[in-house]
Amino acid sequence: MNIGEVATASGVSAKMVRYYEHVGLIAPAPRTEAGYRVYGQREMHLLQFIRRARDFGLPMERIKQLVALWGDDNRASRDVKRLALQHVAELRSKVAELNAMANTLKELADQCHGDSRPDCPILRDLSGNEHRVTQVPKTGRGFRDRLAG
Amino acid sequence: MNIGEVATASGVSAKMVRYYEHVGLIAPAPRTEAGYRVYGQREMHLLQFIRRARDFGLPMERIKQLVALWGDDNRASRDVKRLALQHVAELRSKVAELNAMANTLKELADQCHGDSRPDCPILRDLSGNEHRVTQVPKTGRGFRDRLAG
DNA sequence: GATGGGGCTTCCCACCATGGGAAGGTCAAG
DNA sequence: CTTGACCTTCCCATGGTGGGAAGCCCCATC
Repeated sequence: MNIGEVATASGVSAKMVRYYEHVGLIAPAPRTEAGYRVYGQREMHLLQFIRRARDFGLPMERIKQLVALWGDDNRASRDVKRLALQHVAELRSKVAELNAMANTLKELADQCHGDSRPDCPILRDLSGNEHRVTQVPKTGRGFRDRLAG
Repeated sequence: MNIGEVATASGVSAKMVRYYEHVGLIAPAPRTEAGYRVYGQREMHLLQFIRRARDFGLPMERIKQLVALWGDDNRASRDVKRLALQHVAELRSKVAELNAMANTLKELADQCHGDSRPDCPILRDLSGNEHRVTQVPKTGRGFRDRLAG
């Protein structure tokens, strides 16, 4: 398979296939005389595997570890399970955090008239009222950064 | 206040204060003869406001709108409420999505022996078994992108 | 008055995963 | 042989943030 074929078959763009090779996530593909990358079924499956792991929201670092286990016939399922459960725990904690944000914001919105008057408790709260309804993380960085890890 | 002072007082780094000015989120600060930026209480509060909105996970685009409303004495609370509820809805849908991922991964992990044997349903599933336990989005991009979008 | 240190300025670089696009080589179908 | 689709490498942009360099400025201390 050419890179375009393996891209279509695996659902990973050709750009990303080259990128994954570049950063060492997948082994350098053998080349034809003209320099074209050549892939087989195994590489196609590996790329599908990576794409699914991405869909699960797994960070690249963890995917690297899983890829290593994937290619290792002597792996222990313990290691795989550990990585998976670690990610489950992180997802759960992010869920809790986002829920807290949503709840706080919802409560504030409920207290807002929502009419043509300018007075609004949402802006008052954002402007520095310390009587928070729900705990919001105090770190300087937004949750997206922590999600992106 | 100098930029360093307003940074400390607001909890936004000096770098980010310049960045916010650069991208038009805050108005260009007046300068001393030597070119130093000068800030007052109002700017400090605005920066606190922005930082809090970031802590809430609000995307920059929405923060821009809120900042405009914040500085507008004639604003309608309706507009603020609409933006807040919009963000609540998005947070809730992200929560649901992350929960689905966590559930699927958890179920797979539960089916994994977790011992020294190599066989593991997690890797089998990631490798292309289509009998998904829980719906996972089929888009090619991971959830982080959608979250950040 | 000179000197030193810390703060300010601008500008460039890096991150990460991804896409866009240009310039140039290759392959296959007509 | 031509044409068009595909491949190659290389550079650039994103967005929010930090790091750092080069150079200017201000204040305090000697």
